[in-house]
Amino acid sequence: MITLTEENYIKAIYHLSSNGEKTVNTNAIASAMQTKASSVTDMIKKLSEKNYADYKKYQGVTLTSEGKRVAINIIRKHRLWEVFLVEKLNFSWDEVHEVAEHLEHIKSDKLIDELDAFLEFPTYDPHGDPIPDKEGNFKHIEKIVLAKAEVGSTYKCVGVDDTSSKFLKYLDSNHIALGTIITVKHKEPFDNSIKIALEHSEIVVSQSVAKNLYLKKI
Amino acid sequence: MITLTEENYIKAIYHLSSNGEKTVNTNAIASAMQTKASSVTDMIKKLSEKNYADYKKYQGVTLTSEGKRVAINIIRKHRLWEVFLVEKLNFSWDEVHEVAEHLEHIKSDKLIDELDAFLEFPTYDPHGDPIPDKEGNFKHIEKIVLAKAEVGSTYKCVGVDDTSSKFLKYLDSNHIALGTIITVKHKEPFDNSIKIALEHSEIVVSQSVAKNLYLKKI
DNA sequence: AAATATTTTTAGACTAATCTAAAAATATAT
DNA sequence: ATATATTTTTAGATTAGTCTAAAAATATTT
Ligand SMILES: [Mn+2]
Ligand SMILES: [Mn+2]
Ligand SMILES: [Mn+2]
Ligand SMILES: [Mn+2]
Repeated sequence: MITLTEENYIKAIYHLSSNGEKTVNTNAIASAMQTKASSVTDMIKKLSEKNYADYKKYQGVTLTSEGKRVAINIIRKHRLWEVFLVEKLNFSWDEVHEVAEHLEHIKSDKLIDELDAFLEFPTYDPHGDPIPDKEGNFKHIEKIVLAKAEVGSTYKCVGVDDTSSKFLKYLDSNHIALGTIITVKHKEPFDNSIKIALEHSEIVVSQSVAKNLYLKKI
Repeated sequence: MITLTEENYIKAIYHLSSNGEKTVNTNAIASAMQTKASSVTDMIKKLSEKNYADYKKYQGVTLTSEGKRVAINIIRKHRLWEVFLVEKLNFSWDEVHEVAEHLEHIKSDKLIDELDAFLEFPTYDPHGDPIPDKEGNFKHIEKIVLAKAEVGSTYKCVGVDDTSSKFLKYLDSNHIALGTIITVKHKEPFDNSIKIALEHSEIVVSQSVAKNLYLKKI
C-alpha cells in the first residue's frame, strides 16, 4: 500500500533527479514539496524502508527501479488527465495542472488504460511533455531553453518548464503557444532579456521567461 | 476545509437518513463506514463543531442544511463519474462504484460542471439513481422493491439497492438490467422467494435478491 | 587546519483518524 | 420497578504526516 503523500514525494524526487542525474538532496525536496527538511528526512527513511528509494544518511537519495516505475506511472496518469481536461472538458492549459495533481492519485489500471484509448493514445500533454506508455517508455524530447538559443536562428516552441497558471497566461497574452514559430533577434547582455520575432509581432521577454520556454530548431 | 473522511461520513449519514427521516444512530454509521462506534462518536463531534451536523449526546445525529448540501454534491459527483465510466470508458455497471468512490472527492467546480455538460446532463446513473443538478435538485424516483410487488402485475426494472459487483453480476447472468420487463408469477411463503417471468425465461429469485431490486409498475 | 556556515538529522510535540477496553447512559425484559 | 442487555461515550494508545528547536555532520572560508 502506497499513500498519496508517498506518491507525491516519489514524483518530486523523480523530477529533481531527471535534470542532473545525481542523488537528490533533502533541501531540494523540501522546497519542491513546500515542506520542511525534517519532514523530508522522515519521509525518505520511509521510502527507503519500503524500497522505493536508496538512502544513506547525509548522502542524498535516489529512486530504486520500483520507485522510478511508480514515478513514471503517476506522471503518465497526470499527463493523460491533463489531455482529457483540455481535449474533452474545455480546460485551458493554465487550468489543468492543479486538478491533475489530484486525479493522478486515483488507483485503477482499467481507468487509465481506457482513458488512454479514449484519448487515442496521445504522446504529448498540453504543456508539450511526453506521455509514458503503459510500459513506461517515452521518448526524451529534443529541446533547448530560449535563454540558450542563438541570435538569428528560428525555432518552434515545444514546451514549458513552469506550468503555473501565471506563466501560461503570460504566454497566452503574448500569443505564444506550442507550435509557435520564434526567431531570436537580440540578446541584451545587461539583463539577459531577449528580443524575439513572432508571426505578427516582435516582443522582448525577460530572462525568467527565457529560462522557462523550450524550443526546437527548425 | 473539509477532509475526504469527513465527506465520506457526511455521505453515509445522508444515505442513512434518506430512508427513515429520523436521526441516525452511531452504530448504523459505524456499520456503514466499516469502523467502530467510538470512531464515529469522535467524527460526529467534529462534524457538529464544523456545523455539518446537529448532535446531542446519546440522541443520534442529523445533517444541517450545509451538511445536506455537501452530501448531495458528493452524490452528484459520484453518479456523474459513474456515467462517464460506463458511457465513455467501457466500464460495466458492476465496476464503477469503487472507482467513483475515489473520484467523488476531486474538488473542482469547473471539472464537474464540464463533465456534466460533456455527458449531456444525464439524469440517472448506471444503477438507476437520479443525478442531482448543479443546484442540488433531483426528482425522487417512483419505485417499489420486488419483495413487495403484487403477484400477477408487470413491472419495469428501474434500480438496485445493492451496487456491489457480486449482486450486479448476478443480475447480468440472469439477464436482468435497467429497463427489463418483469412479471411477478408466484411468491413462495416458505422462504419468501419469488418466481418472475422475463422476456424469454422464468426464474426464481431469493428474498435477498428481491429486496435489492427496484421496480416501477407499468 | 581551524573557524564558520550550511545542510541534514534527531528529539519532542501536534493533529487527524483510528483502535481497544472500560464507563456511562439508555432501552428492554421480567 | 429492578435487573439485564444494548448502545454510546470516554480514556488512553497508535500511526501518518507535519512542525520547531537543537544537535550533528558536512562544506566552505580564511
Ligand atoms: Mn499529487
Ligand atoms: Mn503537464
Ligand atoms: Mn468516497
Ligand atoms: Mn451508482
